[in-house]
Amino acid sequence: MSMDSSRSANSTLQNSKRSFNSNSSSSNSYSKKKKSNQKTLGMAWGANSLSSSRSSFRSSPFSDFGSYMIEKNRKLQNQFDAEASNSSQADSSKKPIFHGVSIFVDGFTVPSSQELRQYMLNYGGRFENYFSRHRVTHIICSNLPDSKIKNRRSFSGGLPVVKPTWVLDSVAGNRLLSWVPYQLEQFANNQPTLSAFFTPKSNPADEGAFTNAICEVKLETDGPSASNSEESQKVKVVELSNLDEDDKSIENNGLQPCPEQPSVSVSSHCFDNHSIKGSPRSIAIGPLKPQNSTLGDPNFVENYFKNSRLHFIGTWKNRYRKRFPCLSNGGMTSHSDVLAGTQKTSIIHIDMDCFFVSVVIRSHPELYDKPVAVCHSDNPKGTAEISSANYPARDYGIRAGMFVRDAKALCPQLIILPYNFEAYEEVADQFYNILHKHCKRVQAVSCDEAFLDVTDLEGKDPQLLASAIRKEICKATGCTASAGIAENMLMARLATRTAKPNGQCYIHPERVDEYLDQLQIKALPGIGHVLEEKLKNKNVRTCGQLRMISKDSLQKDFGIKTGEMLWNYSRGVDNRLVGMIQESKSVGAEVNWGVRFRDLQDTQHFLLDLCKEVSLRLQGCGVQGRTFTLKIKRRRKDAGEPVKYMGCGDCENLSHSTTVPLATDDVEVLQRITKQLFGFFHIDVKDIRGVGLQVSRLESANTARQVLERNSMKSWLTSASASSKERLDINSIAKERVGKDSEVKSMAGNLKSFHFTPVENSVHGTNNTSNGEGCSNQISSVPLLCHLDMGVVESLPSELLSELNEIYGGKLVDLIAKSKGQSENNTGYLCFLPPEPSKVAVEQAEISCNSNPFSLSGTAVEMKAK
DNA sequence: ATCCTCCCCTAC
DNA sequence: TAAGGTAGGGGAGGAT
Ligand SMILES: Nc1ccn([C@H]2C[C@H](O)[C@@H](COP(=O)(O)OP(=O)(O)OP(=O)(O)O)O2)c(=O)n1
Ligand SMILES: [Mg+2]
Ligand SMILES: [Mg+2]
Repeated sequence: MSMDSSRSANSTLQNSKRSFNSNSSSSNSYSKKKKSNQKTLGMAWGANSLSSSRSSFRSSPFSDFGSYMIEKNRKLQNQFDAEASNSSQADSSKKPIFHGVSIFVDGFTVPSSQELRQYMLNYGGRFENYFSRHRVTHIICSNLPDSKIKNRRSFSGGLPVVKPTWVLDSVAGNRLLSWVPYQLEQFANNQPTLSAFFTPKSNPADEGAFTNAICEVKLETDGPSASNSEESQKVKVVELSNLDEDDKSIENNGLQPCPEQPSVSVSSHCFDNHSIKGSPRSIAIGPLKPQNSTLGDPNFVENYFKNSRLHFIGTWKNRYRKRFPCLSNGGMTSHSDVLAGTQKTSIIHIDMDCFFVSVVIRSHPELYDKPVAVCHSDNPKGTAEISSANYPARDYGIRAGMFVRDAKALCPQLIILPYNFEAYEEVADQFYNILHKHCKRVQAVSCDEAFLDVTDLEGKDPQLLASAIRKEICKATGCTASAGIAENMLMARLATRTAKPNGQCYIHPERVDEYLDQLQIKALPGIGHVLEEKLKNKNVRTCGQLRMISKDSLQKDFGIKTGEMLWNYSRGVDNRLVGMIQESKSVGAEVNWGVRFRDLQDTQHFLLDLCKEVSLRLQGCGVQGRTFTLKIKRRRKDAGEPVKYMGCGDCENLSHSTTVPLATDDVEVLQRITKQLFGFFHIDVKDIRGVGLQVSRLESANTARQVLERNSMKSWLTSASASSKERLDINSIAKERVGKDSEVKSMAGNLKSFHFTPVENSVHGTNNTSNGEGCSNQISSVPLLCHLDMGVVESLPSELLSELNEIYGGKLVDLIAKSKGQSENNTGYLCFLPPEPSKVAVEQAEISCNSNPFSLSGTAVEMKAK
């Protein structure tokens, strides 16, 4: 079991997909203010779900352990409650300095391996892609100086945690984190809980001391599904046996009671469990259709994007491109002239302070010193995510990406305000107008953040300039910005972190080493939690330590580029140039929230909406694409309902792509390609938790049209006078596809974008459509069967062949058989059909017949009669 | 060597 | 309730 667990956890560790990092503890210490009414000194996570594992160990001979555990837990619970009330009395007379940081753990396999344990130690943020399924996690307490901790204990489900590991971790600035990893035991009502105590060393009256500080946090796990309970018992057994052996020693030390905050653990419990309460043994999901999902809302995609903050910031750059088209490409790509000279470069990085919050509270000065966050929901039990928190709120440990219920737990008086995307857009415009006014070389990073290359502005002191710009921004927008000034983009960016909030910071080139030496590697842009962890395993935590590793070694471990980046950044070296904005390389849309399908029809409807969306975006950008990638998030086998309401939970990420010969932005073509890509997944639609469509190999729409006209179907495929070069093209394209499963279908799917012209030999007549642009006229024709070049036909990939065969009513197969002189050759290509031949074949036939009966045949058409 | 696909990682 | 998107960089490993 433990082997299995750790292996799977390790692999998920590698598979991490998404991370919402809070701006982890920047080095600035904005506020040393005490929070007068922060009562909670401790944290306890309560998780509600049973879990399952992939282990083949299914039957449980230990079924009576359940009641045993429950009894034991109750007893301990009561003890704990008694003492908890005492300590809370003591607390109320103190000025607590502890600010908790909430951690979300979606559950993960029981971590018996050292590696996994290590991995857990230092993570804040969301883990669900790392640790699936089970319920081991840790507690993090910030601003809890280890020097003041006399004693630490942790409890799981009212029992002492098995072999807890306590780690002291210092973070940039003067902040200390105490990490409390633990193994969590589930207990009564499927509500595993975890608590940790910190007993102070110093005199409680001391400034900064804490009394019986208790971290109270909630453990998040993917919810239970009744079908999991069998396996979960196995987990119980394993942990229980461990517990037994640890129990005595800990009990000898004397137990402390473990206070539960019912509101906390109950909340997550209600959320995840309600659906299975009625029928604990049945497959979970009830008939209820959540209103806000693909099931409840036929207009889901549109509504979803309208409300998604990540969609807003993710699409902002394209809007910026449109608004300032002259700045977005070409012209100002670099300033190698300056580099060539001896002049020292001078870069300013500027970033709005807690942007989303600043914008919505600018007309409410009374809120400036109150903790405020922007979030869709104010529900203190909810799983809505904090988008941005102002600096007073950050003192409580509140961070972007955190669930609102955890933010509220950290700071009950936290004020939640709704989004105002229009206002963000406006302020961003003002922001960039001001930047462009002061500097020609502006590289937009995001709606609230940009680099300026002010090297050329020799007359001006960069620091004064930054100050002037910040002032102007503040005056124009009512929001503050911070700036970093340095010799390169890297250092300027780091300087901004130091400067925040509402400040600026210049890092002199000579002080770079000094600045970096103690800096945590996580602070370097490009080092996220995965790289951080890998480096930590090598005992590297600061840039100074990172510098001790040779470039060769780094490149060997992390790859050529990444290794070089690490080597350079740890030395403050950054050769990027401001203003190098290339034309976009890909356009896509994805939805990983609220995605639930009952049947294929739901799915197809959603895919169509997605295609429409992507098509519009392509047209909006004036590009067309040739490579299409469909991404699917599939619920892991043993993952229950996600912790996050309507979330995707713990998923495998799958993708298939295909490349077509001619770029397109046509929604019908997209739809067809998408349908075919979808067929590759062979997935139960009920397991789909997320879908995305991405288009790459982009060409300007204008260019694409020219190509289209030049390579009309006629000249390409059927004209007797077609040049050998053109014919070579199509041949090589066809050949390219041979044997490449994932590309095969694209040929069929893309052909609508070809320019068809009537051919004298056309069999089925013509299909002439015009979209009014003159360039996309489509006149299709299918050549007579006897005109096909069998050599080319046979070289076609199987799927294409089968689709083509549909168009010819199945006669193509016969023809091939004849041409090969083989009687039994049908099987030869039938075996290439996708694993679900019936479905796929039907669908493809539909496509061919309904949308453009001749689109496919066009390819084959050019295969002239031999 | 260079490309391609299928991912993973990162940042906002 | 709640809206976990988007795009670029890059690595592993296979095909050519
Ligand atoms: N996980 C995240 C990160 C950011 N944002 C949004 C809200 C932020 O206001 C905006 C800008 O991101 P920043 O990283 O610049 O964060 P802030 O501006 O909020 O704070 P800071 O003062 O640290 O820049 O992007 C978000 O919605 N979710
Ligand atoms: Mg900002
Ligand atoms: Mg920013």
